[in-house]
Amino acid sequence: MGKQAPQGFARVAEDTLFVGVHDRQLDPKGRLALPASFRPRLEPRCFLSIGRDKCVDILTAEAFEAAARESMDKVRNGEMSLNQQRAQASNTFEVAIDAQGRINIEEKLREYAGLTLNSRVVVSGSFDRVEIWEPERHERVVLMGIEQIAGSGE
Amino acid sequence: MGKQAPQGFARVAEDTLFVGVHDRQLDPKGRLALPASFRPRLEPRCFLSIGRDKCVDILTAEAFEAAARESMDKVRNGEMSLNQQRAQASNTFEVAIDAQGRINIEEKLREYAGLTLNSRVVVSGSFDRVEIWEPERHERVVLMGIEQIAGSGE
DNA sequence: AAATAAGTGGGGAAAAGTGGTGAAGAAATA
DNA sequence: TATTTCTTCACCACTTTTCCCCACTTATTT
Repeated sequence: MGKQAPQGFARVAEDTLFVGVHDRQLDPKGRLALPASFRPRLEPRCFLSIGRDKCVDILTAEAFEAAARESMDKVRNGEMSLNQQRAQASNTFEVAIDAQGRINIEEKLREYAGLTLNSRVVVSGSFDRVEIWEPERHERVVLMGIEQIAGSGE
Repeated sequence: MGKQAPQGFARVAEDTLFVGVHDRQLDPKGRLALPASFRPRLEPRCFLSIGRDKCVDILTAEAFEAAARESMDKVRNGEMSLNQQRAQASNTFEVAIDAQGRINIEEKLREYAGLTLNSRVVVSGSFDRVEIWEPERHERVVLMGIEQIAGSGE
């Protein structure tokens, strides 16, 4: 197959950073088909976790390990509470990617991000990570971001 | 997946991080089925101990040894009382994992963590160890952590 | 418009979780 | 000391859930 740059985003960045938004259907079993362009960096397994502002983060194995070590260090230094580490660890799930490029999203994570079975979700590149959003919530945060960019210039 | 942790002095095993929450039934005999994904790192035997904030810790043999050495050092440095060491040692139990992947939780530990026979418990990964919780207590602790992580409004 | 790749849904096989039963060992009592 | 009783541990079997594979639909490219 040919390399495909979704929505006309730069091919160069695509190899290292996650960009672009993708609408997807969350099937009745809680499965989500990853955008094909994201798969190579996430296979064969990746980590799902609670993200900021109520979304679900998808992390590469490398990014997860780095984040986990950082958390453990912070707990040791007293910069982070043990409960935060517990919340992070217990809301992180190692998931495999199936032959169709799909992952399973645990009920806990769906609940946290307001994702419902059998409905649309937004899969959004966010440079170093991928985020899964409930569509309306995603639209809201993006709008807020746009307003902040526009407002900062006046 | 789980490679063997290198021998030596790593405070935290690098490739063996426990993540995810799992609901389990504590059967009438005090048996608990470990999450299948945790077993390879805990077999053939592991150590149970009293954990912080009234939970039960499950430690790999390697992690237990490291923790024991750390305690002995702290006692030597005066950072920990001998009575604390005694309490820790006398409340640690080496347990075997049966053919069904289950462990036995001693009455002492159940009492400490508020676990009752024939009821639900939460088995939770916490990166370098596994914790067993009374469900309501766990929910409380994790919610506190999530609020600190999610932070932002809504 | 055809062909190819991506996304979606469902069914079957395998594994995980749970409860129960029986055997073996320890303790207690006569 | 022998017998009984209680406890503990290990094995066995059933139920439920999960995962994997196959097939269909939709979208995109040439």
